[in-house]
Amino acid sequence: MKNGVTERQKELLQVIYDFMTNSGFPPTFEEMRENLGVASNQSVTDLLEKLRKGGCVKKEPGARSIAITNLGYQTIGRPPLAPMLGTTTAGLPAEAIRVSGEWRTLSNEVSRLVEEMFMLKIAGDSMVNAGIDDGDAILVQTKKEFISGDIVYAEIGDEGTVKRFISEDKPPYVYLKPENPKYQNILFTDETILKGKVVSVLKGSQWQAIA
Amino acid sequence: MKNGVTERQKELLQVIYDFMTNSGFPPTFEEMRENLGVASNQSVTDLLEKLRKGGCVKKEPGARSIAITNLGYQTIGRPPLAPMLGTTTAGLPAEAIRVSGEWRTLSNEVSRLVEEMFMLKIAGDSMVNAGIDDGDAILVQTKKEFISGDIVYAEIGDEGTVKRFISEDKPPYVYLKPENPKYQNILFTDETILKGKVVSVLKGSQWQAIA
DNA sequence: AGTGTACCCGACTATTTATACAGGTATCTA
DNA sequence: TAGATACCTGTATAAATAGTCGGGTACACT
Repeated sequence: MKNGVTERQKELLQVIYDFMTNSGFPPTFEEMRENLGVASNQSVTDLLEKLRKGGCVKKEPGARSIAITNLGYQTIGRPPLAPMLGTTTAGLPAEAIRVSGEWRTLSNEVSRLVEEMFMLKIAGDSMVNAGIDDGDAILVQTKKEFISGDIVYAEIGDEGTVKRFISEDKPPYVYLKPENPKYQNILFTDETILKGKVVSVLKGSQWQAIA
Repeated sequence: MKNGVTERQKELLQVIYDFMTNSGFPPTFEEMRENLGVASNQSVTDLLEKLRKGGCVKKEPGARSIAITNLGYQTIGRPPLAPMLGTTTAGLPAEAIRVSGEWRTLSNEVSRLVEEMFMLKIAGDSMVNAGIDDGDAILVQTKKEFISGDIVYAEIGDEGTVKRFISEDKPPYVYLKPENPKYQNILFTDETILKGKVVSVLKGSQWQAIA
């Protein structure tokens, strides 16, 4: 294995993850040594250095100063976190989305940002029948392929919107469908770009932005 | 202030939270001392002991061995985490929900459990038009009051289900409405208990249970 | 006036913890 | 077969860090 993370390194990563899950803080070398089942903490030093070089953990000098990076979480298949980009509309596509400085967190690990995901605040009611209400936030995973039925975030020209993506073999074939009957379907044009799939909906009252 | 957490203690709690957010691991006494703006680490020791007695932090001997408890997160207004209770059905109310040992995490902080929330896996398709599909998980906040339109988790006798709660001034007045037209509304009976409101939907592929 | 409490200072010590040193074995590859 | 690499052992030492001692101030309450 030339460029990847070895099994043993993954095991250490998992040990660190498990310890943090149970304790809320990172393990010492001694604790890692024990949970990994080796006799010398030099073994841990070696493996940890590999993980550090591989970008899976960050390490600062001092006791218990390990943090798992985004890549590290991916390596052991843990969910990532997303930055809050701005506010979109679930009604008629009217407002453009632009990046804002605001962040949302599902936890205290802002560092677990991945480029492939972002979060948006919802304004409007066109997706209210899809469980997405005004004031909610959505987590969007950028994708290149979509299947009919996906709830997507799309940009039409300069405007962003959230709709259900429908592709079927009868007219109108391919379109964006609001889940609120008071809005109409939106047919695809040259300007319609599907940016990503909505993978999570956070109801407004339950989540707070970090100042 | 007899029984509560003082402002100064909250400030320390916030310092710890901020540090963990930025670093991924807890601060040392020295780092807390500095960020709190005091000259002696004894000041930190005192405040931290108060927080510990107040149940806002857990502390183990050794370096950087502090973890913020659920109560602590609440104290500074951060979102909580929920335990995974079991699997429910979004179809006909057919399967009972019972506690299982499985946990879900939005992060690595299982300790941030709050009694007032729990998480369920969805089985069935009766809420598919509400953006909740088979295999998703939902975050439920237990409540005593509901307003029409809330997506709720209800128990009917021994069975659990997820539906939209509707209360209106025309027949059938109060009922549970599946968002999938192939299922019928469920009228309230003596056995219908609304357990809580669905505050978040996690699409199945994005989140993993901890083994 | 006395007592308790929250918060603070400064210096010292004990302990935890990381890190360095000096190797060994097995596996793969040139 | 020599060299590189991943992983490991065991011991020692340096550094980081927590914890302790002995106070002080201000404020509220009785």
